[in-house]
Amino acid sequence: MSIAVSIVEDDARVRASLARLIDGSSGYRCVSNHSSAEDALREIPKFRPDVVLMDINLPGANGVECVRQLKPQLPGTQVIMLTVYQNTEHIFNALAAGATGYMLKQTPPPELLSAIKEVHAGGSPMSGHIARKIVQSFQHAAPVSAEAQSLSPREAEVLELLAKGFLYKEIAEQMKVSYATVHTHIRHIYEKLHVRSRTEAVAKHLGQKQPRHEFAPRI
Amino acid sequence: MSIAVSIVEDDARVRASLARLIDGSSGYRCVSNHSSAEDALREIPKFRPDVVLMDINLPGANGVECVRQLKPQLPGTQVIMLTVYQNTEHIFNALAAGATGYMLKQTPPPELLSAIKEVHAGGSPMSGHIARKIVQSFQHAAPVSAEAQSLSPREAEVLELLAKGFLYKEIAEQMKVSYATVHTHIRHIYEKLHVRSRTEAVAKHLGQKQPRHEFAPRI
DNA sequence: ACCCACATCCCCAGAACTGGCGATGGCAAA
DNA sequence: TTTGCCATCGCCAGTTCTGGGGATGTGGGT
Repeated sequence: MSIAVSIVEDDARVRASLARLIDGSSGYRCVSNHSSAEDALREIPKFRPDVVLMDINLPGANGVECVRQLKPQLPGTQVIMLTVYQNTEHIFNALAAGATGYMLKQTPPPELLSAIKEVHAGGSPMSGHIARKIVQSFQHAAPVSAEAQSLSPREAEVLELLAKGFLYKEIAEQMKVSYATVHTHIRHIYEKLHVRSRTEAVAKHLGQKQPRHEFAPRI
Repeated sequence: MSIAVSIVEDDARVRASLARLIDGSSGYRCVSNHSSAEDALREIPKFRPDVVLMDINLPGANGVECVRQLKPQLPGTQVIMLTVYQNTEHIFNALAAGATGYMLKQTPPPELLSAIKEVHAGGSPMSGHIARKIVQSFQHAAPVSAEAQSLSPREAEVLELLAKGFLYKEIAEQMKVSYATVHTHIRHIYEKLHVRSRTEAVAKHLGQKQPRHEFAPRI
């Protein structure tokens, strides 16, 4: 069975040429196309396409918002953003809204077709530089500090449990050591991390483990 | 100029066949190969390859650690993890450590070659399902829990300070209220969040702000 | 052989936290 | 107006942490 594709794109010429590309390729069929987010939201659920190609820059509501509202209705449908925007803001917002692929409009037709195939097969096609930007968002992750490194294995284990809110005696039980030992480990952890309380230690610990995507839009 | 590739892989047969693949393809050359992280760390900087193919499962130190130490020395070198591990833990750690690509070992040779080319061209090649997992990490948009929502403004303020490790009395000073008030706020916070200690509350709080590995940008 | 980090255990005292019991006033919704 | 939440304040008892002081034994280096 061919892959059913819907197109959301306001430029009529681009829309038509995309439709032609898809309908003209075996294994693909274009089931609908839409020139606005409103139309897409109203019509696409009826067609239940496998894949949606979505422009970001639409008149009225934008494509990202459109994806956000469409996706819950069609969880099985994969959305590929197809746009000229390369800035991280747009990329991350689109992915967070539920898009699974992100291709630039300059993508040559054969690659676009294989992107459609790929997203349908469970992948996440992205143009090269887009992928790189996404990967980089993981790299500003807090480098495990020298401080944290210096924790002994046992100490790290204690800190892990500390972070989960266990009491000293609960930690002692779980680690099968005495309360006194836990106490000693914790004193050493505090010294090494230069903190004076459990909470500071945990904050430091979580701050390392849970790097934040620096783009994360503030509420 | 062909792309210079180094290989880090403990299995001699796999290593040899990768080297053969690379050296046998025009546009690529294998400049070195290494069977351990230690060897790789010592030798690779001398070769300054364009791309490193790195196994995760190495004897002694693991590949992720190896990338973490190698990358600062060779910022221009792109590392592709080449592994059997598909779990998010490994993927995210590898990317955070500085890898720019993540391919499964089952990848067919032609795709591996184009992955090398892609990473060298500024992209981030990833096996389909890997890419999807990465994208999904953006999608579990932290549905700011009802619990956290129910905190009153003042309580949220206290929690914020609590998370920074301040003592009750320090919080009292900063908020210009009495110790007793802070105490009351905190009791309410605990009730609402269903926790029994400062640390649990903070963990919950940080867990929302900086969601775990399935990190999610908040919208 | 010596030192050092690690892991394990112990005691103690003071500080900080937790969780009850209150109370007052304001403000907003039912 | 009554009910509810919020913010503010208080007391008290018990528990838990924090930070000192030890101690022992193991194992790796020098």
